[in-house]
Amino acid sequence: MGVNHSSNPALEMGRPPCFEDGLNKGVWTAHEDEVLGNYVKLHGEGKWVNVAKATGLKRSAKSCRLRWLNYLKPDIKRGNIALDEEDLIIRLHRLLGNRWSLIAKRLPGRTDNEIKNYWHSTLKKKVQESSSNHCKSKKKPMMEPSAESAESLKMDSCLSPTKIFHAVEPSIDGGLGKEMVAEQPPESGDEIFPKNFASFSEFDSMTVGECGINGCQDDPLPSFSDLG
DNA sequence: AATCCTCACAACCGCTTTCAA
DNA sequence: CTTGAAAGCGGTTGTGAGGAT
Repeated sequence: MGVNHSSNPALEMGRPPCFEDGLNKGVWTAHEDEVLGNYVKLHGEGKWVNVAKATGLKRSAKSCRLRWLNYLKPDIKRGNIALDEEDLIIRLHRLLGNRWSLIAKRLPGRTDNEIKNYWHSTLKKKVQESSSNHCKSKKKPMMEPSAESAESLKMDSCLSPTKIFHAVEPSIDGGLGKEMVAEQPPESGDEIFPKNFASFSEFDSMTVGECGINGCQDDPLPSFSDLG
């Protein structure tokens, strides 16, 4: 399904431009992109309300932020998700569920929106197919990866997304992860596992081992300690 | 050739979290 | 400590492209 991103994808896909409540909605034009890009390069990210006002763009702050983060930012790479990236997304999704922003942080140049779209359009089916083939003989029915993760990670008040991120941080490499581990080491003293667990390894075995995070015990994810 | 269906993707919406006053 | 604004996040929608019938 090739979408030509080299011309102006905004004009070829997405919602039609419309003007409502004094604000433009829908696809961004090349001119709007240019104005926004120039402003952010000059003044930096953040203060999106100011961006919208100062540039004269009839766009909401949210819309400006989204456009910059997902498309205009210089280090964004679009399309052609490699196999190793795909594999990493699948593994991270098993661990984290639908926490796209956390997953995206492990894939340099990829945005949460892109990963989310890719998951829903492509990977979800792949994972479902492979897991149904793989687990046909298992007694335990497969769950949706996100539901499974939430279930096995005991997503309650004691385990915030941030904490999960820190727990995963040192262990995922998958080829891409090694450089990222060095890039953002967990802060010392930061709480990296829930208080209920006495140690990192206990949390590790609880989430990855005993609970069977991926539902297929014969195809387990590597544990934190294995990957470390 | 026309119509329908599915896919891929951009962007919006609403909720939650963070942070400054 | 409270509150309101801004930022961040995930879910969902709407659209065009292309394949199938």
